[in-house]
Amino acid sequence: MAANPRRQPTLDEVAERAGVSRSAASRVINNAPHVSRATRDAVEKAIREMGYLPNRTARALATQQTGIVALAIPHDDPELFADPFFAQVIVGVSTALEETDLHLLLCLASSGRGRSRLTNLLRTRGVDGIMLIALRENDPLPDIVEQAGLPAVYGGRPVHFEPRWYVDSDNLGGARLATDHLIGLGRRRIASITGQLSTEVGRVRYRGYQEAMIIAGLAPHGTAEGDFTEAGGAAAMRALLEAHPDLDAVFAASDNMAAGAVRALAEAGRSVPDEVAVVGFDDLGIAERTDPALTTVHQSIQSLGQEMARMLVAVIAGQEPASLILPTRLVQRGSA
Amino acid sequence: MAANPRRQPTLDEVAERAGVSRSAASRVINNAPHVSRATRDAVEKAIREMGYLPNRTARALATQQTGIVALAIPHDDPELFADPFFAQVIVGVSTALEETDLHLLLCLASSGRGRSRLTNLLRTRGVDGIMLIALRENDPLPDIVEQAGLPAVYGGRPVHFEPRWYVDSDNLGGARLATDHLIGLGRRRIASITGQLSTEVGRVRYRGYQEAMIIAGLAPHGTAEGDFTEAGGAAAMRALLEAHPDLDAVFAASDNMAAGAVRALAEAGRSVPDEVAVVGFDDLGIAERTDPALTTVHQSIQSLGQEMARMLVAVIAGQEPASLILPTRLVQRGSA
DNA sequence: CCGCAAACTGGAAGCGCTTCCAGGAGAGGC
DNA sequence: GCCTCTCCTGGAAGCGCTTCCAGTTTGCGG
Repeated sequence: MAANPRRQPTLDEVAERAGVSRSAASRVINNAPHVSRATRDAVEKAIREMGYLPNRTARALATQQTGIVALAIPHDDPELFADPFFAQVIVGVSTALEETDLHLLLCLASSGRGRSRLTNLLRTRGVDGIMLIALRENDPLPDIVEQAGLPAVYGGRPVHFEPRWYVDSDNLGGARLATDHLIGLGRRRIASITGQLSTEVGRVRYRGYQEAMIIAGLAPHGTAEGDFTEAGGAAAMRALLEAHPDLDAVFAASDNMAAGAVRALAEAGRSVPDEVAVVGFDDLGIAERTDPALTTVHQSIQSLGQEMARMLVAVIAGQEPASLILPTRLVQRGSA
Repeated sequence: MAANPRRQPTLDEVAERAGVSRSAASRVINNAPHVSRATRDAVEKAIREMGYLPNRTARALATQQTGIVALAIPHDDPELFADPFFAQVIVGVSTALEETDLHLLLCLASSGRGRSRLTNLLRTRGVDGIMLIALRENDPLPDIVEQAGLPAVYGGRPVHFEPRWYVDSDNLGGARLATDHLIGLGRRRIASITGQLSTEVGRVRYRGYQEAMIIAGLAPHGTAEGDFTEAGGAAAMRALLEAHPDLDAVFAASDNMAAGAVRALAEAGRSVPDEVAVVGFDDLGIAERTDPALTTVHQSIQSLGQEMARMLVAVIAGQEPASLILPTRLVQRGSA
């Protein structure tokens, strides 16, 4: 290991050098009131000369604030994290935190061990707050967070309760937008490929589709449950073609599934968009790489991350920010 | 905010309840020697009854260990982080750390502010160690890390120095593998699309190509510098076709660039692999989504992350692990 | 039954910082 | 010139844990 790099000076040493008490020095560092000009100058000079930096841990112990917030992404399958969705969230959170003094602790709790580590982290007040995302139904995390009395912001709404603070995309509006677009194109036999209906987002996007259909006086023309993956979308599409060979449009609740649907349609010899129009949801890159490129509902995951972080910062600061629902918009490409 | 969730009990309270001194209780918690059976039992009982959990921060202050390690990903462009490469690293690191008591702090230092926050974090000993990845030439980070005397493990080797501890993929061997494969296919006019030659990986993969060509007694048949992106690969391919219309194979130093090359070849009316064979490098998903799917050199980025984390843990524990170069292997698909 | 080593115990001193509080100094008003 | 009010200041008490050390107890051989 490298030679001990000359131990960092402590506040005591700074105070001594500046010829003031430790408390005075502390006040200078924290920009607290009741510091005379002379004291401030002396301390600042000493700090500069000694290259002093306050010790994080000591400060954390005294203030009961760690300066760290967690982003928890529970998942059973490490592969799932490869979804660009999470990268976007992280980028958003990270850029927002860069404006603050908070650092980001990333918790990919997969195994039981990972989850208990997370639980422990929260209970031992290892972080000042937490952002939770992609929670599955019946996840015990919210309870633990609640019990620890930790500021928490949710990304998307969990299934069985509405958190005090959350940021969500307008999934309902987006799904309606998508369906309306298909209707506006003159399509009438519109099917839907849903995500897992055990997830809130799966349900809500499906509901948006239903509502749009009902408002237009149309009956849903086939529904198949996928799992947000491409393979699942392809399978769902095949099932739909089987049951409703005459469908002329499909709303898929994610681009991955839409991509699978497009592939399945091609394999079945149906042309997209002429015979069957397809609209997806997410617009996270893959939508541009299918052939034809996907018409889809755009949501800004980066903004979602950013807003989550900002909201958490506000909550930690004792404010009471309002939860947020971020707009979605239709992006027209080739598939519809 | 939720009602104060009954302040966590402290070690003093546990000790009092167990009828022993605080030091005895501490010894029990840390499995230190010199604890009688009776004492241990009493303390453990008290801990159980009171739901005691040691306070992280206090322990950190006393032991001078935070229980947190950082993963630093300096980058100028937030979009760059969307590369699945990083997700893989994170998954690897994260799964390895799950076996330990360490948590992961993610630093996406982009702006100047982000970098100075990171510097500050290191200097104030906010973490026990750091993993650095995707460093650009002349990045000041290594110096800062060195100066802070912090255990550090590098992912890939930076350009101008060989770190004490690193994990790298066998880029040289992989590039040779790829080129040899093209040669084995009977191709003789083999061009190369390189990454930025200002990066170590860009250089090394190019060197591998050169070495393989030289060993086979062939002359490089055109070289164009790309930037590891699809657009860059396409542009490079166009330049190569212009300069060497008779080329019959291309080794691209990344799948992104290979995908761009395949696209450019298609646009130029050349068939892949019949007229021009293409081999990429990375095998991070995109390789399977091109048409034809890419023959490429597989490297396990997840393993890279895992090994980095393990190595860092060892270094922190005072061991002297050996640096690691992880094997690569050729994956045959349709493009060569 | 004694003496000594080994095993255990609790007191106390940290780790480095924040913050409360009582007291001191300076300024301003009469 | 004295008194009060305001602004500063440093001492001291934490924050919750680890760890050194000196003292006490226990156990065992002689």
